[in-house]
Amino acid sequence: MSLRPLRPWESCAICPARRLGLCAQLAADDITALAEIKRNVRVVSAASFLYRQGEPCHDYIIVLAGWVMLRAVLEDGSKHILDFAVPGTFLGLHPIPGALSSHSAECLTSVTACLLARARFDHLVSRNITICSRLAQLAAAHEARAQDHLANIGGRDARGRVAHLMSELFFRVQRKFPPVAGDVISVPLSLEQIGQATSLTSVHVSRVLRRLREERVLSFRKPRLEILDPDALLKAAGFEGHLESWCEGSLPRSVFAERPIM
Amino acid sequence: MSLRPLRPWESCAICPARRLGLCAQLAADDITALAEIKRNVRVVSAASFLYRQGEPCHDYIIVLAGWVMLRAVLEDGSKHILDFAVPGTFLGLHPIPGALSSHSAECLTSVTACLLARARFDHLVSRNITICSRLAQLAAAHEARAQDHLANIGGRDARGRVAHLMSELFFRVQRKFPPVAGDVISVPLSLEQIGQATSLTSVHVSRVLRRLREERVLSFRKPRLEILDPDALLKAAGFEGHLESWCEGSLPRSVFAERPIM
DNA sequence: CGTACCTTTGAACGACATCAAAAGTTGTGG
DNA sequence: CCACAACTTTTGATGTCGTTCAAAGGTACG
Repeated sequence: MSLRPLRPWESCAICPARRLGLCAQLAADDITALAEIKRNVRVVSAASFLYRQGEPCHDYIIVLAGWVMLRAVLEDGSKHILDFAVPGTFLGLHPIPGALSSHSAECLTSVTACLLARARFDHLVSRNITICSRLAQLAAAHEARAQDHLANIGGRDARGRVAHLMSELFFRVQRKFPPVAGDVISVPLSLEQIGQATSLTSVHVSRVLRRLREERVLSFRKPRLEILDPDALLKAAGFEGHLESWCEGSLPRSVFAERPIM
Repeated sequence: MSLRPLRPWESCAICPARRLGLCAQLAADDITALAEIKRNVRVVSAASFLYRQGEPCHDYIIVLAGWVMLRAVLEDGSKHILDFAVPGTFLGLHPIPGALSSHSAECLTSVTACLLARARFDHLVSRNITICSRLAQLAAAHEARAQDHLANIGGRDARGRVAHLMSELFFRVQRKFPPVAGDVISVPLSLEQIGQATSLTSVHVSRVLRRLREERVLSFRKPRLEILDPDALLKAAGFEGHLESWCEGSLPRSVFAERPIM
Protein backbone atom coordinates (compact mmCIF):
# COMPACT_ATOMS: atom_id res chain seq x y z
CA MET A 1 0.00 0.00 0.00
CA SER A 2 1.27 3.40 -0.91
CA LEU A 3 1.51 5.93 1.88
CA ARG A 4 1.66 9.01 -0.34
CA PRO A 5 -0.69 11.75 0.88
CA LEU A 6 -4.01 12.16 -0.86
CA ARG A 7 -4.04 14.76 -3.58
CA PRO A 8 -6.51 17.59 -3.00
CA TRP A 9 -9.26 16.30 -5.24
CA GLU A 10 -8.95 12.78 -3.93
CA SER A 11 -9.83 13.88 -0.45
CA CYS A 12 -13.18 15.36 -1.50
CA ALA A 13 -14.65 11.87 -1.58
CA ILE A 14 -14.01 11.44 2.11
CA CYS A 15 -14.60 15.07 3.04
CA PRO A 16 -16.82 15.54 6.08
CA ALA A 17 -18.74 18.17 4.12
CA ARG A 18 -19.31 15.97 1.07
CA ARG A 19 -23.00 15.70 1.92
CA LEU A 20 -23.42 19.21 3.27
CA GLY A 21 -23.86 22.67 1.85
CA LEU A 22 -22.50 23.35 -1.60
CA CYS A 23 -21.28 19.82 -2.21
CA ALA A 24 -24.47 18.11 -1.15
CA GLN A 25 -26.40 16.89 -4.17
CA LEU A 26 -23.49 17.48 -6.52
CA ALA A 27 -22.61 14.57 -8.76
CA ALA A 28 -19.13 13.12 -8.91
CA ASP A 29 -18.05 15.08 -11.96
CA ASP A 30 -19.05 18.39 -10.39
CA ILE A 31 -17.15 17.44 -7.25
CA THR A 32 -14.17 16.72 -9.46
CA ALA A 33 -14.51 20.12 -11.09
CA LEU A 34 -14.55 21.69 -7.66
CA ALA A 35 -11.62 19.63 -6.50
CA GLU A 36 -9.59 20.80 -9.45
CA ILE A 37 -9.86 24.43 -8.45
CA LYS A 38 -9.56 23.79 -4.74
CA ARG A 39 -6.75 25.83 -3.29
CA ASN A 40 -6.14 23.89 -0.11
CA VAL A 41 -7.58 22.76 3.18
CA ARG A 42 -6.27 24.60 6.19
CA VAL A 43 -6.63 24.27 9.90
CA VAL A 44 -6.72 27.65 11.59
CA SER A 45 -6.74 28.32 15.28
CA ALA A 46 -9.54 29.74 17.39
CA ALA A 47 -9.82 33.54 17.35
CA SER A 48 -8.23 33.91 13.93
CA PHE A 49 -10.02 35.61 11.07
CA LEU A 50 -11.03 33.95 7.81
CA TYR A 51 -11.67 37.42 6.43
CA ARG A 52 -12.06 40.87 7.92
CA GLN A 53 -14.73 43.51 7.71
CA GLY A 54 -13.70 46.25 5.30
CA GLU A 55 -11.18 44.12 3.46
CA PRO A 56 -11.56 42.07 0.30
CA CYS A 57 -12.14 38.35 0.76
CA HIS A 58 -9.81 36.38 -1.48
CA ASP A 59 -11.31 32.93 -1.05
CA TYR A 60 -14.60 31.23 -0.87
CA ILE A 61 -14.62 29.03 2.18
CA ILE A 62 -16.36 25.80 3.06
CA VAL A 63 -16.24 25.10 6.77
CA LEU A 64 -15.32 21.44 7.25
CA ALA A 65 -14.98 21.44 11.02
CA GLY A 66 -15.32 23.94 13.84
CA TRP A 67 -17.43 27.04 14.41
CA VAL A 68 -17.13 30.51 12.88
CA MET A 69 -19.01 33.69 13.72
CA LEU A 70 -19.88 36.36 11.16
CA ARG A 71 -19.61 39.57 13.07
CA ALA A 72 -20.04 43.23 12.14
CA VAL A 73 -18.79 46.21 14.08
CA LEU A 74 -21.06 49.24 13.96
CA GLU A 75 -20.04 52.87 13.89
CA ASP A 76 -20.50 53.19 17.64
CA GLY A 77 -18.32 50.17 18.27
CA SER A 78 -21.04 47.71 19.12
CA LYS A 79 -20.55 44.26 17.68
CA HIS A 80 -23.25 42.15 16.18
CA ILE A 81 -23.12 38.53 15.17
CA LEU A 82 -25.06 38.11 11.96
CA ASP A 83 -24.75 34.36 11.69
CA PHE A 84 -22.73 31.37 12.75
CA ALA A 85 -21.04 28.97 10.38
CA VAL A 86 -20.93 25.31 11.33
CA PRO A 87 -19.52 22.41 9.32
CA GLY A 88 -20.92 22.53 5.80
CA THR A 89 -21.53 26.28 5.71
CA PHE A 90 -20.35 28.11 2.60
CA LEU A 91 -18.80 31.53 3.17
CA GLY A 92 -17.57 34.38 1.07
CA LEU A 93 -20.40 35.03 -1.37
CA HIS A 94 -20.54 38.77 -2.05
CA PRO A 95 -23.30 40.81 -3.59
CA ILE A 96 -20.82 42.53 -5.88
CA PRO A 97 -17.65 41.19 -7.46
CA GLY A 98 -14.76 42.77 -5.64
CA ALA A 99 -16.83 44.21 -2.82
CA LEU A 100 -15.26 44.63 0.58
CA SER A 101 -16.58 42.42 3.33
CA SER A 102 -19.38 43.93 5.36
CA HIS A 103 -18.44 41.76 8.33
CA SER A 104 -15.63 39.62 9.66
CA ALA A 105 -15.50 35.83 9.86
CA GLU A 106 -13.86 34.93 13.16
CA CYS A 107 -13.13 31.42 14.34
CA LEU A 108 -14.77 30.42 17.60
CA THR A 109 -12.85 27.18 17.70
CA SER A 110 -10.05 25.68 15.73
CA VAL A 111 -11.49 25.50 12.22
CA THR A 112 -10.80 23.26 9.27
CA ALA A 113 -11.60 25.21 6.13
CA CYS A 114 -11.62 24.30 2.47
CA LEU A 115 -10.43 27.35 0.52
CA LEU A 116 -11.47 28.05 -3.05
CA ALA A 117 -9.61 30.85 -4.79
CA ARG A 118 -12.16 33.47 -5.71
CA ALA A 119 -11.20 34.05 -9.33
CA ARG A 120 -10.98 30.36 -10.17
CA PHE A 121 -14.24 29.55 -8.43
CA ASP A 122 -15.99 32.46 -10.13
CA HIS A 123 -14.73 31.18 -13.43
CA LEU A 124 -15.95 27.66 -12.67
CA VAL A 125 -19.35 29.02 -11.66
CA SER A 126 -19.60 30.91 -14.93
CA ARG A 127 -19.19 27.61 -16.79
CA ASN A 128 -20.84 25.03 -14.55
CA ILE A 129 -24.54 25.57 -14.25
CA THR A 130 -25.09 22.89 -11.64
CA ILE A 131 -22.73 24.58 -9.24
CA CYS A 132 -24.02 28.03 -10.18
CA SER A 133 -27.55 26.98 -9.48
CA ARG A 134 -26.59 25.35 -6.19
CA LEU A 135 -24.89 28.60 -5.25
CA ALA A 136 -28.03 30.59 -5.92
CA GLN A 137 -29.92 28.17 -3.73
CA LEU A 138 -27.37 28.55 -0.94
CA ALA A 139 -27.56 32.32 -1.17
CA ALA A 140 -31.34 32.13 -0.96
CA ALA A 141 -31.04 29.91 2.12
CA HIS A 142 -28.70 32.43 3.70
CA GLU A 143 -31.19 35.17 2.97
CA ALA A 144 -33.95 33.14 4.61
CA ARG A 145 -31.79 32.58 7.67
CA ALA A 146 -30.96 36.26 7.93
CA GLN A 147 -34.67 37.05 7.75
CA ASP A 148 -35.35 34.51 10.45
CA HIS A 149 -32.77 36.22 12.66
CA LEU A 150 -34.38 39.54 11.86
CA ALA A 151 -37.79 38.33 12.97
CA ASN A 152 -36.21 36.76 16.05
CA ILE A 153 -34.49 39.91 17.23
CA GLY A 154 -37.24 42.23 16.12
CA GLY A 155 -40.15 40.25 17.42
CA ARG A 156 -39.31 38.19 20.49
CA ASP A 157 -38.39 39.03 24.05
CA ALA A 158 -35.09 37.96 25.56
CA ARG A 159 -36.23 34.49 26.55
CA GLY A 160 -37.70 33.81 23.12
CA ARG A 161 -34.59 35.05 21.34
CA VAL A 162 -32.25 32.85 23.28
CA ALA A 163 -34.54 29.83 22.95
CA HIS A 164 -34.84 30.42 19.22
CA LEU A 165 -31.09 30.76 18.75
CA MET A 166 -30.43 27.58 20.68
CA SER A 167 -33.04 25.76 18.62
CA GLU A 168 -31.47 26.94 15.40
CA LEU A 169 -28.00 25.91 16.50
CA PHE A 170 -29.22 22.52 17.62
CA PHE A 171 -30.87 21.93 14.29
CA ARG A 172 -27.92 23.09 12.23
CA VAL A 173 -25.42 21.03 14.14
CA GLN A 174 -27.48 17.87 14.50
CA ARG A 175 -29.53 18.21 11.32
CA LYS A 176 -32.45 16.87 13.30
CA PHE A 177 -35.56 18.62 14.54
CA PRO A 178 -37.14 18.74 16.95
CA PRO A 179 -34.75 17.50 19.63
CA VAL A 180 -35.73 14.95 22.25
CA ALA A 181 -35.17 15.35 25.97
CA GLY A 182 -31.58 14.64 26.89
CA ASP A 183 -30.07 15.60 23.54
CA VAL A 184 -26.73 17.29 24.07
CA ILE A 185 -24.57 19.26 21.66
CA SER A 186 -21.46 21.34 22.02
CA VAL A 187 -22.00 25.07 21.50
CA PRO A 188 -18.70 26.93 21.91
CA LEU A 189 -20.19 30.33 22.64
CA SER A 190 -19.61 32.72 25.51
CA LEU A 191 -22.56 34.58 26.97
CA GLU A 192 -21.14 37.69 25.38
CA GLN A 193 -21.36 36.06 21.96
CA ILE A 194 -24.87 34.77 22.57
CA GLY A 195 -25.69 38.33 23.51
CA GLN A 196 -24.18 39.74 20.34
CA ALA A 197 -26.23 37.29 18.31
CA THR A 198 -29.47 38.16 20.09
CA SER A 199 -28.88 41.85 20.78
CA LEU A 200 -28.83 41.39 24.52
CA THR A 201 -26.15 42.05 27.10
CA SER A 202 -24.21 39.10 28.46
CA VAL A 203 -25.60 39.99 31.87
CA HIS A 204 -29.13 39.55 30.66
CA VAL A 205 -28.28 36.39 28.73
CA SER A 206 -27.00 34.98 32.00
CA ARG A 207 -30.30 35.71 33.68
CA VAL A 208 -32.31 34.27 30.81
CA LEU A 209 -30.26 31.07 30.74
CA ARG A 210 -30.65 30.68 34.47
CA ARG A 211 -34.37 31.01 34.11
CA LEU A 212 -34.51 28.48 31.25
CA ARG A 213 -32.46 26.11 33.41
CA GLU A 214 -34.71 26.60 36.43
CA GLU A 215 -37.74 26.04 34.24
CA ARG A 216 -36.01 22.85 33.05
CA VAL A 217 -36.30 23.91 29.39
CA LEU A 218 -32.63 23.68 28.52
CA SER A 219 -29.30 23.80 30.25
CA PHE A 220 -26.36 25.68 28.83
CA ARG A 221 -22.99 25.80 30.49
CA LYS A 222 -20.33 26.52 27.94
CA PRO A 223 -19.85 24.57 25.82
CA ARG A 224 -22.53 22.05 26.75
CA LEU A 225 -26.09 22.60 25.58
CA GLU A 226 -28.60 20.05 26.85
CA ILE A 227 -32.22 20.01 25.77
CA LEU A 228 -34.37 19.25 28.80
CA ASP A 229 -37.89 19.86 27.54
CA PRO A 230 -38.28 19.95 23.76
CA ASP A 231 -41.94 20.98 23.85
CA ALA A 232 -41.27 23.88 26.17
CA LEU A 233 -38.26 24.88 24.07
CA LEU A 234 -40.22 24.88 20.81
CA LYS A 235 -42.93 26.91 22.43
CA ALA A 236 -40.46 29.40 23.89
CA ALA A 237 -38.66 29.67 20.56
CA GLY A 238 -41.85 30.48 18.70
CA PHE A 239 -42.35 27.24 16.82
CA GLU A 240 -46.00 26.88 17.82
CA GLY A 241 -48.15 26.74 14.74
CA HIS A 242 -51.30 28.58 15.65
CA LEU A 243 -53.37 30.41 13.14
CA GLU A 244 -54.75 33.75 14.27
CA SER A 245 -57.77 35.23 12.61
CA TRP A 246 -56.16 38.63 12.26
CA CYS A 247 -53.14 37.01 10.56
CA GLU A 248 -55.08 37.52 7.36
CA GLY A 249 -55.17 33.81 6.93
CA SER A 250 -51.45 33.30 6.69
CA LEU A 251 -49.75 30.44 8.41
CA PRO A 252 -46.88 30.92 10.80
CA ARG A 253 -43.39 31.20 9.39
CA SER A 254 -42.04 27.93 8.13
CA VAL A 255 -39.66 26.81 10.78
CA PHE A 256 -36.40 26.11 9.09
CA ALA A 257 -37.01 26.70 5.47
CA GLU A 258 -33.39 26.03 4.74
CA ARG A 259 -33.59 22.54 6.17
CA PRO A 260 -32.32 20.34 3.33
CA ILE A 261 -29.65 22.83 2.46
CA MET A 262 -27.97 23.71 5.70
CA MET B 1 -48.01 52.31 -38.62
CA SER B 2 -49.55 49.26 -37.02
CA LEU B 3 -51.40 49.80 -33.80
CA ARG B 4 -51.41 46.16 -32.74
CA PRO B 5 -50.46 45.79 -29.07
CA LEU B 6 -46.89 44.88 -28.23
CA ARG B 7 -46.31 41.20 -27.71
CA PRO B 8 -44.94 40.35 -24.26
CA TRP B 9 -41.30 40.04 -25.26
CA GLU B 10 -41.38 43.19 -27.30
CA SER B 11 -42.32 45.25 -24.28
CA CYS B 12 -39.21 44.18 -22.34
CA ALA B 13 -37.18 46.62 -24.39
CA ILE B 14 -39.16 49.52 -23.03
CA CYS B 15 -39.72 48.03 -19.59
CA PRO B 16 -39.03 50.44 -16.73
CA ALA B 17 -37.04 47.66 -15.05
CA ARG B 18 -34.90 46.89 -18.09
CA ARG B 19 -31.88 48.43 -16.37
CA LEU B 20 -32.72 47.28 -12.87
CA GLY B 21 -32.45 44.11 -10.84
CA LEU B 22 -32.43 40.83 -12.70
CA CYS B 23 -32.57 42.39 -16.15
CA ALA B 24 -29.79 44.88 -15.58
CA GLN B 25 -26.63 43.77 -17.33
CA LEU B 26 -28.42 41.07 -19.31
CA ALA B 27 -27.75 41.08 -23.03
CA ALA B 28 -30.52 41.21 -25.59
CA ASP B 29 -30.66 37.45 -26.16
CA ASP B 30 -31.03 36.74 -22.45
CA ILE B 31 -33.81 39.30 -22.26
CA THR B 32 -35.44 37.54 -25.17
CA ALA B 33 -35.16 34.22 -23.34
CA LEU B 34 -36.79 35.80 -20.32
CA ALA B 35 -39.48 37.44 -22.43
CA GLU B 36 -40.34 34.07 -23.91
CA ILE B 37 -41.22 32.56 -20.57
CA LYS B 38 -42.84 35.69 -19.20
CA ARG B 39 -46.35 34.94 -17.99
CA ASN B 40 -47.77 38.43 -18.03
CA VAL B 41 -47.58 41.89 -16.56
CA ARG B 42 -50.31 42.72 -14.10
CA VAL B 43 -51.40 45.78 -12.22
CA VAL B 44 -52.66 44.91 -8.77
CA SER B 45 -54.23 47.27 -6.29
CA ALA B 46 -52.84 48.48 -3.00
CA ALA B 47 -53.32 46.10 -0.06
CA SER B 48 -53.45 43.01 -2.25
CA PHE B 49 -51.05 40.11 -1.78
CA LEU B 50 -48.51 38.94 -4.34
CA TYR B 51 -48.05 35.81 -2.24
CA ARG B 52 -48.97 34.83 1.30
CA GLN B 53 -47.01 33.49 4.20
CA GLY B 54 -47.49 29.76 4.58
CA GLU B 55 -48.62 29.26 1.00
CA PRO B 56 -46.63 28.27 -2.05
CA CYS B 57 -45.58 31.07 -4.36
CA HIS B 58 -46.36 30.20 -7.95
CA ASP B 59 -44.52 32.99 -9.71
CA TYR B 60 -41.32 34.85 -9.57
CA ILE B 61 -42.10 38.53 -9.59
CA ILE B 62 -40.25 41.58 -10.85
CA VAL B 63 -41.71 44.77 -9.45
CA LEU B 64 -42.00 47.28 -12.29
CA ALA B 65 -43.80 50.05 -10.43
CA GLY B 66 -45.10 50.62 -6.91
CA TRP B 67 -44.05 49.49 -3.45
CA VAL B 68 -44.39 46.09 -1.79
CA MET B 69 -43.65 45.06 1.77
CA LEU B 70 -42.39 41.62 2.75
CA ARG B 71 -44.00 40.95 6.07
CA ALA B 72 -43.95 38.02 8.46
CA VAL B 73 -46.42 37.33 11.25
CA LEU B 74 -44.92 35.75 14.34
CA GLU B 75 -46.50 33.19 16.61
CA ASP B 76 -47.66 35.87 19.04
CA GLY B 77 -49.27 37.84 16.24
CA SER B 78 -46.70 40.58 15.94
CA LYS B 79 -45.91 41.62 12.41
CA HIS B 80 -42.46 42.37 11.11
CA ILE B 81 -41.49 43.88 7.82
CA LEU B 82 -38.38 42.11 6.55
CA ASP B 83 -37.83 44.24 3.48
CA PHE B 84 -39.50 46.53 1.01
CA ALA B 85 -39.60 45.95 -2.71
CA VAL B 86 -39.35 48.96 -5.00
CA PRO B 87 -39.25 49.03 -8.80
CA GLY B 88 -36.62 46.59 -10.01
CA THR B 89 -36.77 44.26 -7.03
CA PHE B 90 -36.93 40.55 -7.78
CA LEU B 91 -39.23 38.50 -5.53
CA GLY B 92 -40.05 34.87 -5.01
CA LEU B 93 -36.67 33.20 -4.70
CA HIS B 94 -36.99 30.34 -2.19
CA PRO B 95 -34.30 28.42 -0.39
CA ILE B 96 -35.95 25.12 -1.29
CA PRO B 97 -37.92 24.19 -4.39
CA GLY B 98 -41.55 23.98 -3.39
CA ALA B 99 -41.07 25.58 0.00
CA LEU B 100 -43.92 27.56 1.49
CA SER B 101 -43.40 31.28 1.82
CA SER B 102 -41.99 32.39 5.14
CA HIS B 103 -43.58 35.81 4.73
CA SER B 104 -46.23 37.63 2.70
CA ALA B 105 -45.69 40.15 -0.07
CA GLU B 106 -48.30 42.87 0.37
CA CYS B 107 -48.72 45.84 -1.93
CA LEU B 108 -48.35 49.23 -0.30
CA THR B 109 -49.48 51.00 -3.44
CA SER B 110 -50.92 49.93 -6.72
CA VAL B 111 -48.21 47.69 -8.14
CA THR B 112 -47.22 46.77 -11.66
CA ALA B 113 -45.62 43.33 -11.56
CA CYS B 114 -43.97 41.16 -14.18
CA LEU B 115 -44.85 37.54 -13.41
CA LEU B 116 -42.64 34.64 -14.38
CA ALA B 117 -44.16 31.19 -13.93
CA ARG B 118 -42.01 29.32 -11.44
CA ALA B 119 -41.55 26.06 -13.32
CA ARG B 120 -40.70 27.73 -16.60
CA PHE B 121 -38.30 30.18 -15.00
CA ASP B 122 -36.61 27.41 -13.01
CA HIS B 123 -36.18 25.50 -16.23
CA LEU B 124 -34.71 28.53 -17.97
CA VAL B 125 -32.32 29.09 -15.08
CA SER B 126 -31.16 25.51 -15.29
CA ARG B 127 -30.15 26.12 -18.91
CA ASN B 128 -29.07 29.75 -19.00
CA ILE B 129 -25.97 30.35 -16.97
CA THR B 130 -26.01 34.11 -17.38
CA ILE B 131 -29.40 34.38 -15.77
CA CYS B 132 -28.55 31.76 -13.18
CA SER B 133 -25.44 33.62 -12.19
CA ARG B 134 -27.31 36.91 -12.04
CA LEU B 135 -29.85 35.23 -9.79
CA ALA B 136 -27.14 34.08 -7.40
CA GLN B 137 -25.86 37.64 -7.30
CA LEU B 138 -29.33 38.98 -6.55
CA ALA B 139 -29.79 36.44 -3.77
CA ALA B 140 -26.45 37.46 -2.29
CA ALA B 141 -27.51 41.10 -2.45
CA HIS B 142 -30.73 40.24 -0.66
CA GLU B 143 -28.75 38.43 2.01
CA ALA B 144 -26.52 41.48 2.47
CA ARG B 145 -29.56 43.70 2.81
CA ALA B 146 -31.14 41.39 5.37
CA GLN B 147 -27.90 41.49 7.34
CA ASP B 148 -27.86 45.25 7.14
CA HIS B 149 -31.38 45.31 8.57
CA LEU B 150 -30.27 42.91 11.28
CA ALA B 151 -27.42 45.17 12.31
CA ASN B 152 -29.74 48.17 12.14
CA ILE B 153 -32.37 46.74 14.45
CA GLY B 154 -29.91 44.95 16.69
CA GLY B 155 -27.43 47.74 17.05
CA ARG B 156 -29.02 51.18 16.82
CA ASP B 157 -31.41 53.14 18.97
CA ALA B 158 -34.78 54.31 17.67
CA ARG B 159 -33.45 57.48 16.06
CA GLY B 160 -30.65 55.61 14.30
CA ARG B 161 -32.97 52.89 13.06
CA VAL B 162 -35.40 55.31 11.51
CA ALA B 163 -32.64 57.41 9.99
CA HIS B 164 -31.01 54.30 8.55
CA LEU B 165 -34.25 53.02 7.09
CA MET B 166 -34.98 56.36 5.48
CA SER B 167 -31.47 56.48 4.04
CA GLU B 168 -31.84 53.01 2.58
CA LEU B 169 -35.19 53.81 1.03
CA PHE B 170 -33.87 57.04 -0.42
CA PHE B 171 -30.96 55.24 -1.98
CA ARG B 172 -33.01 52.39 -3.38
CA VAL B 173 -35.62 54.65 -4.90
CA GLN B 174 -33.30 57.33 -6.24
CA ARG B 175 -30.26 55.10 -6.88
CA LYS B 176 -28.19 58.01 -5.66
CA PHE B 177 -26.23 58.43 -2.47
CA PRO B 178 -25.78 60.46 -0.45
CA PRO B 179 -28.74 62.78 -0.90
CA VAL B 180 -28.41 66.56 -1.03
CA ALA B 181 -30.46 68.98 1.03
CA GLY B 182 -33.91 69.42 -0.43
CA ASP B 183 -34.12 66.01 -2.10
CA VAL B 184 -37.65 64.70 -1.88
CA ILE B 185 -39.01 61.25 -2.55
CA SER B 186 -42.35 59.58 -2.05
CA VAL B 187 -42.39 56.93 0.68
CA PRO B 188 -45.88 55.44 0.96
CA LEU B 189 -45.48 54.10 4.49
CA SER B 190 -47.61 54.63 7.56
CA LEU B 191 -45.89 55.13 10.90
CA GLU B 192 -47.15 51.68 11.85
CA GLN B 193 -45.28 50.20 8.88
CA ILE B 194 -42.13 52.14 9.63
CA GLY B 195 -42.46 50.74 13.13
CA GLN B 196 -42.82 47.18 11.89
CA ALA B 197 -39.70 47.60 9.79
CA THR B 198 -37.67 49.00 12.69
CA SER B 199 -39.20 47.06 15.58
CA LEU B 200 -40.64 50.15 17.19
CA THR B 201 -44.19 51.17 18.00
CA SER B 202 -45.89 53.68 15.74
CA VAL B 203 -46.16 55.95 18.76
CA HIS B 204 -42.43 55.96 19.22
CA VAL B 205 -41.82 56.37 15.48
CA SER B 206 -43.99 59.47 15.66
CA ARG B 207 -41.83 60.91 18.43
CA VAL B 208 -38.61 60.04 16.60
CA LEU B 209 -39.80 61.63 13.37
CA ARG B 210 -40.86 64.75 15.22
CA ARG B 211 -37.43 64.97 16.75
CA LEU B 212 -35.69 64.48 13.40
CA ARG B 213 -37.91 67.19 11.97
CA GLU B 214 -37.19 69.58 14.84
CA GLU B 215 -33.49 68.88 14.44
CA ARG B 216 -33.97 69.65 10.75
CA VAL B 217 -32.47 66.33 9.68
CA LEU B 218 -35.39 65.11 7.61
CA SER B 219 -39.07 65.70 7.30
CA PHE B 220 -41.51 62.86 6.77
CA ARG B 221 -45.23 63.39 6.41
CA LYS B 222 -46.72 60.51 4.52
CA PRO B 223 -45.94 60.07 1.74
CA ARG B 224 -43.40 62.88 1.43
CA LEU B 225 -39.84 62.35 2.63
CA GLU B 226 -37.61 65.39 2.40
CA ILE B 227 -33.93 65.32 3.23
CA LEU B 228 -33.05 68.47 5.13
CA ASP B 229 -29.51 67.83 6.32
CA PRO B 230 -27.68 65.02 4.51
CA ASP B 231 -24.65 65.13 6.79
CA ALA B 232 -26.72 64.89 9.92
CA LEU B 233 -28.78 62.12 8.36
CA LEU B 234 -25.75 60.05 7.41
CA LYS B 235 -24.35 60.49 10.86
CA ALA B 236 -27.62 59.55 12.52
CA ALA B 237 -27.98 56.54 10.24
CA GLY B 238 -24.54 55.25 11.12
CA PHE B 239 -22.71 55.99 7.89
CA GLU B 240 -19.79 57.66 9.59
CA GLY B 241 -16.61 55.84 8.71
CA HIS B 242 -14.51 56.03 11.82
CA LEU B 243 -12.02 53.40 12.69
CA GLU B 244 -11.89 52.41 16.33
CA SER B 245 -8.75 50.87 17.73
CA TRP B 246 -10.61 48.09 19.47
CA CYS B 247 -12.39 47.23 16.20
CA GLU B 248 -9.50 44.85 15.60
CA GLY B 249 -8.56 46.91 12.61
CA SER B 250 -11.74 46.35 10.68
CA LEU B 251 -13.41 49.13 8.81
CA PRO B 252 -17.02 50.04 9.32
CA ARG B 253 -19.64 48.11 7.41
CA SER B 254 -19.70 48.96 3.75
CA VAL B 255 -22.66 51.18 3.36
CA PHE B 256 -24.76 49.76 0.61
CA ALA B 257 -22.88 46.77 -0.59
CA GLU B 258 -25.71 45.94 -2.92
CA ARG B 259 -25.45 49.26 -4.69
CA PRO B 260 -25.06 48.35 -8.37
CA ILE B 261 -27.60 45.57 -8.07
CA MET B 262 -30.61 47.09 -6.42
C1' DC C 1 -0.66 29.24 41.74
C1' DG C 2 -1.59 33.53 39.99
C1' DT C 3 -3.57 36.27 36.30
C1' DA C 4 -6.97 37.11 33.01
C1' DC C 5 -11.30 36.34 31.57
C1' DC C 6 -15.97 34.73 32.03
C1' DT C 7 -20.17 34.24 34.70
C1' DT C 8 -23.30 35.43 38.32
C1' DT C 9 -25.93 38.44 41.25
C1' DG C 10 -27.83 42.79 43.04
C1' DA C 11 -29.36 47.63 42.69
C1' DA C 12 -30.57 51.60 40.06
C1' DC C 13 -31.57 53.60 35.74
C1' DG C 14 -33.45 54.54 31.15
C1' DA C 15 -35.29 53.80 26.43
C1' DC C 16 -39.08 52.37 24.59
C1' DA C 17 -43.80 50.25 25.35
C1' DT C 18 -48.38 50.68 26.81
C1' DC C 19 -52.53 53.02 27.74
C1' DA C 20 -55.60 56.66 26.80
C1' DA C 21 -57.53 60.47 24.46
C1' DA C 22 -57.57 64.22 21.28
C1' DA C 23 -56.62 66.03 16.73
C1' DG C 24 -55.93 65.32 11.96
C1' DT C 25 -56.65 62.84 7.49
C1' DT C 26 -58.85 59.94 4.05
C1' DG C 27 -62.46 57.95 1.78
C1' DT C 28 -67.40 57.29 0.85
C1' DG C 29 -71.99 58.14 -0.03
C1' DG C 30 -75.78 61.22 0.19
C1' DC D 1 -69.66 69.53 -1.63
C1' DC D 2 -70.61 68.20 2.76
C1' DA D 3 -71.01 64.82 6.58
C1' DC D 4 -69.75 60.92 8.71
C1' DA D 5 -67.02 56.88 9.69
C1' DA D 6 -62.71 54.76 9.88
C1' DC D 7 -58.20 55.20 10.27
C1' DT D 8 -53.75 57.56 11.23
C1' DT D 9 -51.00 60.67 13.82
C1' DT D 10 -49.90 63.23 17.90
C1' DT D 11 -49.24 64.01 22.75
C1' DG D 12 -49.13 63.01 27.70
C1' DA D 13 -48.82 59.88 31.70
C1' DT D 14 -47.30 55.75 33.41
C1' DG D 15 -45.08 51.15 33.31
C1' DT D 16 -41.53 47.66 32.28
C1' DC D 17 -37.95 44.89 30.19
C1' DG D 18 -33.49 45.03 29.50
C1' DT D 19 -29.20 47.96 30.38
C1' DT D 20 -25.70 49.78 33.15
C1' DC D 21 -22.77 49.79 36.98
C1' DA D 22 -20.45 47.37 40.46
C1' DA D 23 -18.50 43.63 42.84
C1' DA D 24 -18.05 38.94 44.05
C1' DG D 25 -17.37 34.17 42.60
C1' DG D 26 -15.73 30.73 38.94
C1' DT D 27 -12.81 28.74 35.56
C1' DA D 28 -8.97 28.18 32.34
C1' DC D 29 -4.46 28.50 31.22
C1' DG D 30 0.45 29.68 31.41
